[in-house]
Amino acid sequence: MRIEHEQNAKVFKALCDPNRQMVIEMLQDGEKCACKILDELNIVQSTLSHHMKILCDSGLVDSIRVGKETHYSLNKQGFSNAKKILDDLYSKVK
Amino acid sequence: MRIEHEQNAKVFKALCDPNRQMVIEMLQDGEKCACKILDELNIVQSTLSHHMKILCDSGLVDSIRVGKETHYSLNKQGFSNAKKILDDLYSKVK
DNA sequence: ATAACATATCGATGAATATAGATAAAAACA
DNA sequence: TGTTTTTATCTATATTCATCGATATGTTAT
Repeated sequence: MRIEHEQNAKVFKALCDPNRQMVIEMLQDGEKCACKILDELNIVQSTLSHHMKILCDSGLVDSIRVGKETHYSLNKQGFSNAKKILDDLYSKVK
Repeated sequence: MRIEHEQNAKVFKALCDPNRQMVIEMLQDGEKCACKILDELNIVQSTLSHHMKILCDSGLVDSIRVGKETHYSLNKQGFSNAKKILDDLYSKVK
């Protein structure tokens, strides 16, 4: 797998799980801690942690430690990057 | 899984396989038949057929029968739709 | 120090997916 | 009609991924 394909895949894989899509929607309201997100999903804490790692690794989500909590927020550049990937995939079409 | 999540997932799942990414890149040059695409990938014919089905179901790719060949091409609206999904996921951010 | 709370990591398991081989179906042609 | 070519479908299998329970790590408060 070419490196760019691997990178692109990271972003799109992050986007294709329904729980992760819901997390992104929740974060539209602004920064949220894991426990708040967990409240609204039917998954256990370790599963959420797994999903948040995938979202952060994709560049779509940022995390910061605030005391004993981890706060998550959407990363604007991550989404711009995702759109750029899509543009690049289509733009050259003849 | 909400219906829109399922639909979004279809598009993103289509995009996160390296072979499918390569197919999309090949189709930037214009319509191609399956056998031409197959030439450039290290997979067997049945596997390609599987991938092409996923790409068509996602709306990103169109297919038409031309004699005994199936010709594939990128669908502009499919890509616009994908970008719209990304926009909607980010646009409401405060 | 230790207890309580929040999150991350680890190991196991079931479900989804990519892959291949075999076969079927559809079209062109001898 | 039968043969060849191209693509799709079917079945089986190996890998990837989501999920959970258990445990570890890190932070705050007592």
